[in-house]
Amino acid sequence: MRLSKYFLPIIKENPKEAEIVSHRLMLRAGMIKQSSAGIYSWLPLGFKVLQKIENIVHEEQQRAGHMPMLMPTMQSADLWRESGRYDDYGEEMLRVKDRMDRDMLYTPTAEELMTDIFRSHVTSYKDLPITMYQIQWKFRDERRPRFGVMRGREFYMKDGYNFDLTKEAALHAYNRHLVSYLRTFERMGLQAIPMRADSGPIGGEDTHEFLVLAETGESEVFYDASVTDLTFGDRDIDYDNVEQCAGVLKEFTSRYARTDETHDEALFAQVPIERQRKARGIEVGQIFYFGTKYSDPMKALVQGPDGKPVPVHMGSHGIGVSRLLGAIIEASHDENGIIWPASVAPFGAVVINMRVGDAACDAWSQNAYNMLVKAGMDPLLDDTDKGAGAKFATADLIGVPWQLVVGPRGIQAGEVELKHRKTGEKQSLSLEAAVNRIVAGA
RNA sequence: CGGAGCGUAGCGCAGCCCGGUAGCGCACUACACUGGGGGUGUAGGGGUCGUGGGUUCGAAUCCCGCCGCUCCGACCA
Repeated sequence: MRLSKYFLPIIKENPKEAEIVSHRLMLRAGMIKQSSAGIYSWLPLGFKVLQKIENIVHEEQQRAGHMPMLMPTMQSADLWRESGRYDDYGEEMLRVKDRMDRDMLYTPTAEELMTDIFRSHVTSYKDLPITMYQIQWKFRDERRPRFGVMRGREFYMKDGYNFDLTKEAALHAYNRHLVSYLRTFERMGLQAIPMRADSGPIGGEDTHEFLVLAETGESEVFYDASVTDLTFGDRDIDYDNVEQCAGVLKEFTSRYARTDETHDEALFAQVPIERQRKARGIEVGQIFYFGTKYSDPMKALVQGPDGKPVPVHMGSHGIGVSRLLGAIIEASHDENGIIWPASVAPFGAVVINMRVGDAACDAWSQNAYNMLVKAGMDPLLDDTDKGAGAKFATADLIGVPWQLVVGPRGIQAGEVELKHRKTGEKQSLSLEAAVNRIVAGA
């Protein structure tokens, strides 16, 4: 992509409404534009990152054996009356009437609809287990939306639902989700710590939230500092292996880590004092086991081996896909702008042509760009007629991992300058060596 | 939902107290010079002053209503 043809409305001054760094940087980098309170348009750069994050979530869900699907944003109130949540959910649910005066709502979550799909087609225990998920826009009419995409009213969420015959089987699904979430967040360069949490209106017995530590987080958290030493890494996991998944859950949840909702001072006091930490966190995911809370009232039954109908055991699991952009930026930025982890960076590298119109610079830049395209790096070519300072500032702000600088000085020496956004490491290399370095670092 | 505040050019703001028909910086357009960290000069374009009403000879400015947005709190998969 050529920057001169891209829609990238950079803002130089800080927007006054943006209090936290991720919101400020997303606005300044031209990623989002607010449309009304808590509702945003995703401009090309923001949309590109959103899609990269979404793709990682899809890949990891399918790796764990979960099936993607898509349900509507507008739902009839009838199903929600069946579960009892039409009245329970309160003002946060956006309710509308259609032209026939029927009660409709914009989905804040989809337990009811998914349960209805399940019960319409599944009648035998032999068809279990089933886990399906979607990545779809949700709406929750927050009293006070804030912090940009971190607490929007409209937001993009992965929500998954498992259906199992027994509690044990459903708990395996729970553990499997925990494992896949650990891998998902790590792939985005985030450390998300599973913490025992409160179930809220979803209801249920077991639930963990995944928290990314950040000063601007909305949740207060208490944990044993040793949990931050745990990394999932590149483990080979068999997601059908009950013991293996349970082992990971035990490894990652046996130390003290709780949100303020479930914090227990007495238990916390047992953590060695030098490892007691009180901090703030951003919730990027949550997993629930809630048994038959929905299958009972909605009659989602299957026939067991003995021929008798039993309600299925269920859980649901969410990842705040749009919120993740904010969380990643909170975790990875500096005073000049965003520093994207390579896995979610909107472009793999930016080629900066220092002197547009100069024949040699233009030719070298185009050549560098072509080589990066051929290497699959999805580069951005800054071929704008701005001053050098503005070009560097833009490159820093949008935060792509590599800056490849083409200018007359370097060309005289037969070299380009390669700069790494995160480390600041600069080196002069031949064009081929620079491209190889970028490919190797990706 | 309680409390506080803001709405004037794309963005950030001044002007309002004390009424006389709108200004600054950035951005933008043209040209020239430039170019290794938001460069310089010259010349330009762009505003129903959120909205409706009231007071007044006259309202961005004073009064009332409404709408929108932000912040603090409470609330929140």
